[in-house]
Amino acid sequence: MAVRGAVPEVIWARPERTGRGPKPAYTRDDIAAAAVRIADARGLDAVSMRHVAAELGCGTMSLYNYVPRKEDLYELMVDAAGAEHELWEPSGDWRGDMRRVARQTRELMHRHPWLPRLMSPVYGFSPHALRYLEHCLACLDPLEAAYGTKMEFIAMLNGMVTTYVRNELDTAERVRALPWSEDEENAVRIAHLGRQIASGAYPRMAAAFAQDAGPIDLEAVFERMVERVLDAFAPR
Amino acid sequence: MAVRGAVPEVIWARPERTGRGPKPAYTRDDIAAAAVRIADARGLDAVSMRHVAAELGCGTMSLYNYVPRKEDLYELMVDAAGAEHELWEPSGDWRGDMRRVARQTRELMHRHPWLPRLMSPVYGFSPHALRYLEHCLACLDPLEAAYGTKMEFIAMLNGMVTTYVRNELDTAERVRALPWSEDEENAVRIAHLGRQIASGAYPRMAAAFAQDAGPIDLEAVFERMVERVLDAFAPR
DNA sequence: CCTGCACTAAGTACAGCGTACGTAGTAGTC
DNA sequence: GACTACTACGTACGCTGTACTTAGTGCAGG
Repeated sequence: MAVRGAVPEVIWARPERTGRGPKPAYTRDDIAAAAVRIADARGLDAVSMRHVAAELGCGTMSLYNYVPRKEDLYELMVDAAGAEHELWEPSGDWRGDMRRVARQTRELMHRHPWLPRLMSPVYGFSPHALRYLEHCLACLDPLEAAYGTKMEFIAMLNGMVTTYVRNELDTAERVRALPWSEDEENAVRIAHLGRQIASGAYPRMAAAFAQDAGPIDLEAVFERMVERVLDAFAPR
Repeated sequence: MAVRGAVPEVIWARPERTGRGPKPAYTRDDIAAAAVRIADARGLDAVSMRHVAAELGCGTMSLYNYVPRKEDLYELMVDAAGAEHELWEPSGDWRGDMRRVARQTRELMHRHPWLPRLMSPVYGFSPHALRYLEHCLACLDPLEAAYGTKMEFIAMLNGMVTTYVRNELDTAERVRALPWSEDEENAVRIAHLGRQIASGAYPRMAAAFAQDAGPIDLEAVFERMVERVLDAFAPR
């Protein structure tokens, strides 16, 4: 009998092909693409082993020959999305390059709204994640700082972008599991907030909302946030 | 027959007691505390309606009289954790106060390792979240800036702390679902990373790891990150 | 060449989940 | 005291991840 189930190993260290037996019907990329397709179309919660298998056109349990655990499927998805990162020759202007990195990451996450929810440091070992990290370091070559500082820079910028976009998209992703619509959800929450503010218990928040009435320009806020992170690591 | 299931309303707007019928056996706090106890002891994934009901000593479906949806249970948990935030009289030194806020939030998340995973802007309307936000604004009174800027400051600091602690604790929370131990997981991932670095495909990362050999001082990194955020919002 | 074995593929089954629904019992109101 | 809104709880359904079994395929060694 073959070794079954999960053994402690990273999916990337698992050889895709072992040489013996019939040729696998699908590649790892096929599986990742199918999962990404489902997540894009029907939300992350629709990504189940059964649905991915159905999308591929194979039996549910056959998937386990390629992906030992559901968790590994997520890891494949994150890496597949990471493949969409466009890498360029660093321009010599590290601020401009990093700004471009941040914007691109945000766009990527808008294209795949499930991505922020899956973002985790433990997926930072995937092939495309490593390529991406190396590219960021290359963009930071003109910056005079220790590698440790640069790593912290990249981590902070990435973290800020992820957190920001997550906040942008959170309700949109969550709302798929709600028994009512996103508009209803927002209306209900805003009405509740309004009642709380009006209670007078939170004077500064009341002032804040009075001062900044009207819709928020998410683009402008994002750009300001990125600039602040860049400032935080620029030599004084 | 009573109105059943979920209607579009925030849990906080739902009255805890309506007057008619038998007295409810549990308060909302009881339920939140039970869920938090389970999450602390056995991880977030152990927080199921069945387990929480069992912890309370009631039938599973009775829970739905108090908590219309699982999601609302999470919201109660986040608010219950937020109740542990200690609020103080602002000192007049906004940097000192915000540093203290950041450290306290981190400690809170270390006490409840499931908290970062549940952190979401949509939970920012809970009573203790509002209190916390008002307190942060009070701490920022000495800072000369528009309320909009202060809100962005608070969001960025909170986001940074959440992301950081999430990265600290992520594997620890995830590992409960893994079929092997955290040590094995780490060993496997580090071995893989080492192999990739050694391949020569990532020269800057190799240099970075060569330069910063040895364990990372998580406390020091955290303090540096906080300081950078404070710097980013300090007047020049 | 053939035999054997390592692998893939697929089906069945199980424990656990969130929760819709029906029923029984309780306590405040008229 | 009757009505009625409410609480409490059991059953049941469709979904999940995945352990295990069986059948079939194709490369490797003799």
